[in-house]
Amino acid sequence: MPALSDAERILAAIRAIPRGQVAGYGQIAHRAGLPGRARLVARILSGNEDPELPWHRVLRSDGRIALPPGSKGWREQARRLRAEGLQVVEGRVRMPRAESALDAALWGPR
DNA sequence: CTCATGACTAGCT
DNA sequence: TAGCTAGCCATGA
Repeated sequence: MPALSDAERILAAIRAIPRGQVAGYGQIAHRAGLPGRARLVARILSGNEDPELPWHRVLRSDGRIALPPGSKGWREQARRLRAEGLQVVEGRVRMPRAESALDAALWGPR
C-alpha cells in the first residue's frame, strides 16, 4: 500500500504554499507528482473541510479565482488573499510586473 | 457501457 | 483581454 494517497500529496502541496503566495491547480498537481491532474486538485478542494488548509492560495492558470464570481466562496477567497497583501481585482490576482515574465516566476519559487 | 458535470488547461482567433 | 474549442480526469446516474 502506498505511504501517501494522491489526495494526501495534493493537500501537502497546498499546505506548502507560503503565505502571500499563490499557485495554480496544475502546479499543485505537478508538485504532488501528478502532472495533468488539475481537475483532481479542484475535486479535492471542493470536498475539503480542513479549516487550516490554505485553499485560497490556489488559483486557475490565468490567475483568476476558480469559484463562481460573486459566490460566497469567491468573496471569501478574495478577502483572504487581500488579507495576505495580494492585489485582487475583479476576482483576479495581480502580480508584480517584474516577476510576471514566466509562470515559474509568477507563482514564486518552488 | 455511455453521458453529463465540474474550484481545469492550452491553443487559436 | 475575451470567447470558443478540444482535451483532460474522477464521479455518479
